[in-house]
Amino acid sequence: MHKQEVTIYDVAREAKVSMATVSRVVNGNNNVSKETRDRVLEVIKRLHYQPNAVAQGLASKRTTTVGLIVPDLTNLYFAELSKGIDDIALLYKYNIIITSIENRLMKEDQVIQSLLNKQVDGVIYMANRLPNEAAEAFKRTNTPVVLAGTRNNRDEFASVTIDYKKADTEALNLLMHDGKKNLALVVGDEDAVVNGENRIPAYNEFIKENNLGEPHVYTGVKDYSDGYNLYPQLVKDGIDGIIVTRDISSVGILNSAIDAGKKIPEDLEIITASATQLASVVRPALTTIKQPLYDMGAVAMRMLTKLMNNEEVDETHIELPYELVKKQSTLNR
Amino acid sequence: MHKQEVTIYDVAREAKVSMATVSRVVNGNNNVSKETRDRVLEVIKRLHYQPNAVAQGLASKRTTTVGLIVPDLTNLYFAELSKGIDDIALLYKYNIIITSIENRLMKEDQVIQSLLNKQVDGVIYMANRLPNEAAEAFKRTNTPVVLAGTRNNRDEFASVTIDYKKADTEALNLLMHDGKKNLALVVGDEDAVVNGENRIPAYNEFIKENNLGEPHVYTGVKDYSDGYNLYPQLVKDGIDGIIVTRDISSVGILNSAIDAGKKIPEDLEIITASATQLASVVRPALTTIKQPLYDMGAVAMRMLTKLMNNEEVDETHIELPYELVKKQSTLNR
DNA sequence: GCTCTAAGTGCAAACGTTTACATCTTTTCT
DNA sequence: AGAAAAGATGTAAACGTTTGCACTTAGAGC
Repeated sequence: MHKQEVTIYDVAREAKVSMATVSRVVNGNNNVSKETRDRVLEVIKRLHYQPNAVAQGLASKRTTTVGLIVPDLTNLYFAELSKGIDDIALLYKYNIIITSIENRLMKEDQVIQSLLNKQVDGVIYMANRLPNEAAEAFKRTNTPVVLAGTRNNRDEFASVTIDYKKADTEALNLLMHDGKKNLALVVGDEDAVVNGENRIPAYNEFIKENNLGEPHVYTGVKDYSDGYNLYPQLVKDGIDGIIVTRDISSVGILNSAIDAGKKIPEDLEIITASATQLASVVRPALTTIKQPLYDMGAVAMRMLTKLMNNEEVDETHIELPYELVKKQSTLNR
Repeated sequence: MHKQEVTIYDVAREAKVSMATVSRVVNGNNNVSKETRDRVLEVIKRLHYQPNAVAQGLASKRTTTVGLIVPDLTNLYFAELSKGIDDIALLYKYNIIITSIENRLMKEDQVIQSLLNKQVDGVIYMANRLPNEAAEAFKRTNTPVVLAGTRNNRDEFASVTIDYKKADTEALNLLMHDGKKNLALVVGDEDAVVNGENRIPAYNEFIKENNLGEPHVYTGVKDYSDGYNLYPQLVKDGIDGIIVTRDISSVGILNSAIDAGKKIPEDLEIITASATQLASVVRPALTTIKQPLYDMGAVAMRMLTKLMNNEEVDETHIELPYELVKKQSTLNR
């Protein structure tokens, strides 16, 4: 990068005002007379002046940039959340620095630290767990954080989610009322807070309360082939109804069953807990717990803008409504 | 944001050296004695000092940040490209500012300008067209640009692609040799350079050279429902083999055909030109022109790092190998 | 006509780094 | 032993803004 070609100084000189006045014009401060403003604007246009956001950031201590921490860019669940975030960010003129943390070249807290060093004004966090070092770094720099589609162990940070327990219970009820006796839960990360503190407990309670025998929780089922390969085990365990947290895994299970000549939903009912494009595009289409992903992202970002402006936020743990959408992977009745 | 709690000054004072020395330690400059270095490092650790990247950016004129311009975050094609970019960016310690431009709140060149104002060291551009104002802004600020998975009308900018013409011709050949007589091309954006200058001409030439009658190019087929709704028209036009640029549209067509009781590939052969997860997950799985999306992203980012360092770049228009992967949506022979 | 207020503007000090240059030591070479 | 080279450190000027404060001017109120 070279030295900047045209700076606020050049504009000031050309418009015969001080740089302070140019700055005021640029920032829409109204303590500038109409004539001066017009003259400055004309010069800005003529010289193609564009303010240097880095210098602005240093001087004003606001970068109008937010950090986005996401496990995996190619996971549609996060992509749809991100889209909601992105739209609201654009509306409020924030830029987004995105970092995915599934890549293990760097540890989570290093990634976060590098984001904080960039002086982001706030962070939206979508990963499963928030390491302690990271939480401390956030507090130390006083950077607001909102968790989107995930939750912190001790609810220390603002969050936007759905009511996972209620959703899962409702889904399990659906399976039970369809006459299924052997219900299982298939999750990706066992140590994800949402799973560990919401989904798995909700499942266990449900099984116990309804005397459905031994609980079956399958963990570490993260992608298509994990799901595909899990299916034989499900058969062996006599499972006839499942809730799967990741829809790519659901599809793996679905295809595995079909390839084995089984009937969905007759032999196995499947409900997927994250309804992306994928779930509605496969055949049979998957019955889903439909999370309002776009809205969750949008609400999270909107909340973050408030936190960044030190505005009052009435509720920092927002639960958005979900919907249980029946498609073809459960019996239609 | 508050004033930074601990700065390079504090470290300097505490370690009894000048800030220049601290800076040298931080930046790994080796003109520092072992003892001094250790002392400084100890203080850095003790005070939790973290360099302010904004100040670094202003002083050094390098932000170690690159801009990523993408039409739509939830399109797996771009997500997979982005993943390749992201991994290499991490490797070279660049952060990524991502901006999607499908949202029409802001015009393309405004988005780009806002990125340039942030003083990104380089840009990877994945959108279909590069407006002139944007091209000029890039040149004015001397910011290197690499196009990934797309191309500029006049090849003014570095790019990483596959050989679209060759790939499409090969795919059309496959359809023709399967005995299909009425081949069509289904594209999203007609004015995308890749379509306008590569795919459509390749298709038209092929039809002409092989005396396959009237060409059928369907444009503006961008999403699932566009594809779904297009199918009846294909039937009406007697189409029996298609190449579809977007795989989400392919899936729409596929499902529409199946819902209409047709057989794929017997009644209609489908080849999709962007092989994401989606194409392999539906049944029948789609035959694809498999672009090495991850690698394309990675190569683009690697090239950008060279351009940003003013290193020699031997070839600025890289074509990576593709693969025609036969699955179930074409006849198996 | 005089004081007071407000609007419009400029001055200059921040913001937290990097880096060219200068200075002082120490080592190496003859 | 003396000169030259190399190594270690410090000084201070950038980088391009924002912003608190001070100043000027002009109109309002009396």
